[in-house]
Amino acid sequence: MTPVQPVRGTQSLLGEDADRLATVVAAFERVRRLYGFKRVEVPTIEQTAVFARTIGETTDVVSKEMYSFEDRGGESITLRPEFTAGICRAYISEGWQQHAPIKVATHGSAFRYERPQKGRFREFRQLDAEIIGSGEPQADVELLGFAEQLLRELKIEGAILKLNTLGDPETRSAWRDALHEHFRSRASELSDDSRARLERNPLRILDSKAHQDWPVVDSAPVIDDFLTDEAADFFGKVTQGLDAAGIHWERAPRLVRGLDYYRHTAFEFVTDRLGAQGTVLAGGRYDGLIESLGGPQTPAVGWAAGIERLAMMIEVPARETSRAVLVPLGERAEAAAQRILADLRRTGVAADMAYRGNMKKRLSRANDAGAAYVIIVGDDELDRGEAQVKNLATGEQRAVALDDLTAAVIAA
RNA sequence: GCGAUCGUAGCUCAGCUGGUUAGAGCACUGGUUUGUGGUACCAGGGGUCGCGGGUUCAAGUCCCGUCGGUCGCCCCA
Repeated sequence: MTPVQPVRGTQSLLGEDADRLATVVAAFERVRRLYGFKRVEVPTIEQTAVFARTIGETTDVVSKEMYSFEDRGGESITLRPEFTAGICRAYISEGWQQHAPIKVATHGSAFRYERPQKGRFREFRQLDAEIIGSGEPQADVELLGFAEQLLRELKIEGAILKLNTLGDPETRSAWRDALHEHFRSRASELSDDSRARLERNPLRILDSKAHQDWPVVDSAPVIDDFLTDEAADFFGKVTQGLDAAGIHWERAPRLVRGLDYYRHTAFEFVTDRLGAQGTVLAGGRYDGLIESLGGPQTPAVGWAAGIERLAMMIEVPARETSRAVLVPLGERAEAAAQRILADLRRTGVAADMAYRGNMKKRLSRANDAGAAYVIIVGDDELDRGEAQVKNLATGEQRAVALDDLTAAVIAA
């Protein structure tokens, strides 16, 4: 038996896989500033009620996927399964309301107790962007622009924006009732899974993967027939804004979102490159959420993206390399090399030192590290106040005065 | 929670219908080159065959259980 094992569904990454995640986060941070979203930090843990009340008691996320535990004070605490609820809690309890409307963004780990599979982990990382306190369709457009530009900068091809509206509360409940009626009348034609969804969450039958359900789904009532004038107008303004901004989208009239808090705009960027986990970034408008946490009626829109899923789709990131690697030979040389190394780093030159093994080994390590130069320091060189600088690409080597090392290594 | 599949060296894997000291490539260490890499050659270290039990004269190989990985269902980023 292995002495220690990682917790199921957690990851420990080194090298390319770790670099991929960092690349995604770096792009997110860059685009975030372009769109004027403020960086925020929120706790990894919240009182369980924060998630239970907002996400929906009947959703799988709340009913079976939360990492909840009782702390020593007897309080029920939950590891965040997403960011939105925690950010809204902070909006209320930290006085962020005074800055409304606010555009905020964050990223970090989230936790869901699920069976791991491709693109899905128990501890996973999300990017998150929210606009709180803004009920205008322009907010939806701006938020989608952020998402679209992020995916574009990550060079993720083939992720298409599927867009729908769930309407306002009246729309949604009228449509839901009609769907419920429709599916119930034809329950015998539905798959077992969908029959189970009938009472719990009839909307989800719409995106059932079972072929058996297709005919019933195709003939189901469509949201457009239930939209109030206001809801239709809002959606029209969102789509016009997207068109004006040059953001491509596809209408997905059967797109619904799993979490209870969504209203009006709902969207997903989907791909066929990640197996069963095609959704790479998703979100929507959640005008009722903050109220459900005891705050004032506050309109808001947001999205979340799976960092691991994005990381699987980007090109291999460029390797991080040192500009120069020092190879000291002998104790006196090691002390001198420490000095040179510190000087190089303080002047902004990425440098490293190979201090074990024979010379062949050390040069080999410098080569593996992708260094442009190797600086060889031995007693002979020290006595002359110089070091050997070798260009690993060309193989050429020359003596350079210790004082000129930084310049020699910076110069192309 | 359900289903399928896999689990042999640090990594990727081979090991045929059960049969002597379990192999390869890469990586690692040393050497060919007492201070010169990227190529090549030589040598070396490293394995309770996930774990537990069972069948058998004999189990890495068959059976059961268990833990873990992977992929799918549900659901979701």
